[in-house]
Amino acid sequence: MGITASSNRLFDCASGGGKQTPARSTTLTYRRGQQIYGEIDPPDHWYFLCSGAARNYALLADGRRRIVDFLLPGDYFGFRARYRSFAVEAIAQQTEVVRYSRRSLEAAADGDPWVAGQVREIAFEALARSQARLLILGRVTAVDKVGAFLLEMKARSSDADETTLTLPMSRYDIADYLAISVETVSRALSELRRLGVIRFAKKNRVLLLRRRLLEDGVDRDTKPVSLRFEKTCAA
Amino acid sequence: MGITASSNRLFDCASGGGKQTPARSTTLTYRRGQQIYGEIDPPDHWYFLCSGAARNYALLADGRRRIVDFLLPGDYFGFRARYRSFAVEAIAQQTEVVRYSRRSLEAAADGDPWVAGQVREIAFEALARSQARLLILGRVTAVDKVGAFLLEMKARSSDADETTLTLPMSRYDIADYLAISVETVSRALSELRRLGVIRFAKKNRVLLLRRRLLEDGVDRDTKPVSLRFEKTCAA
DNA sequence: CGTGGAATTGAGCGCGCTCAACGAAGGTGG
DNA sequence: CCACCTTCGTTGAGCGCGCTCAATTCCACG
Repeated sequence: MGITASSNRLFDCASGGGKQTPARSTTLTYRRGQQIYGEIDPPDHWYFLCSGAARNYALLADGRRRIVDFLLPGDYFGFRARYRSFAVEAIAQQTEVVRYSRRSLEAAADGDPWVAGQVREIAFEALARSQARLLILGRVTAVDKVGAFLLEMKARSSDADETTLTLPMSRYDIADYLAISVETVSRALSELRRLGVIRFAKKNRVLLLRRRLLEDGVDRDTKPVSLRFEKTCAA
Repeated sequence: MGITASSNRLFDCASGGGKQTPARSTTLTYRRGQQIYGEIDPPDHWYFLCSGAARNYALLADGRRRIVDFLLPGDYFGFRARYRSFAVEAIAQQTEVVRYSRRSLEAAADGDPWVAGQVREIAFEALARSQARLLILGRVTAVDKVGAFLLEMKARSSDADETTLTLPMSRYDIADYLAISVETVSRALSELRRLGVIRFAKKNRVLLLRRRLLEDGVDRDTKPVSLRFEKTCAA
């Protein structure tokens, strides 16, 4: 919960030149469910998430919600093209973000090529994340999708422990992220637990026991460790 | 076929400053199926597609292919983060791309803030495209996915006509793009034709007859115009 | 301790995948 | 020019996975 990312803040203290004006920034704190910006808000701010978590989502015509990105400590967000925009809401009870005026940040980038290069890297990183997610969504079965999701979250999480993974989002959020139903998410997690791939410490703390299986694609030919054994074990 | 985009080439002739070195560029022509760059190639070039079309894809562990982006005239591609990379192949018989050395292009961006800003815009544009595609993949039914795909292609196509859409890619490419099977793509297109939403001029030329239906989501409550009538009409 | 949302599990059904066959289109070599 | 072949595109039959509806349990609130 208390994971923060006060490092990595590129824009306040830019590099060598010294001629640039540091971008003006404001630190804001949101509670669970609060909106950081809306779909129709003009894209005149960029954001950096320090602690907590947030969801980047869109509401579809049929009322469904589609989450296109989870924002975790260390992530930048808010840079949007004009024609398509999303909204961002805090997930964690205590979500801290640094807000930059887009104008002043672009001025900083114009004044310092190093800052501009960092912005490029951030954008390319976000693009790579988005395209990697396309691969996850393209997985065939729900177990594969959820497994790949756990790996992605583990790769992005700040948990030091090799096997521990803390999920800041609800099952509903996971469902809207993977474009499957809540029930299927729950069933897939139970299936992974039954297969001995994961174990739950708490509701939202997962232990990755057999990571290799997740990476290779669980569905391929994974058999439960022992059907009789796991039943006695689960009790 | 002969659609080109020789405009919009930002990097050869940069703006006001004059101090920047124009990026070195090479124009290359590829035939259908030829690889422009591979998954393991170092990301030391950026590209601009002038004419034709290309697919940006990854091969999954199970042998499936996942297309994460179609490149059309006017699109830039090749900027990749390190940890995840894809390959790009030409689709059209005659695909022309301009290749820039990454080093010289970044030098040009460092020397000219306007160029750097354009690169930012291009990256944000690509990100928005990718996230919009996540929404398409999140659609429920195959008809909805294919319908949304047609709209996306129409929005990006160079066809001047309001209703005409030329698809440069095969059904297999569409299937790998939407993460559904070829047969389902074919069935969905036939269904849309049956509903009177589209019509085929040739195999790859589509007329969007009732665009509103596509935008609202075809599945909602669309009935065929007339079941008896369409059967006689199809003949 | 009571309450309401979150999470899990079950039953039944429909959509999309798989396997299969066939037709159409384009390319090659004789 | 035609015969041949490969690849692409379409359509059908059957089945399995995930969605929907529903009930129950779990947990975090006040």
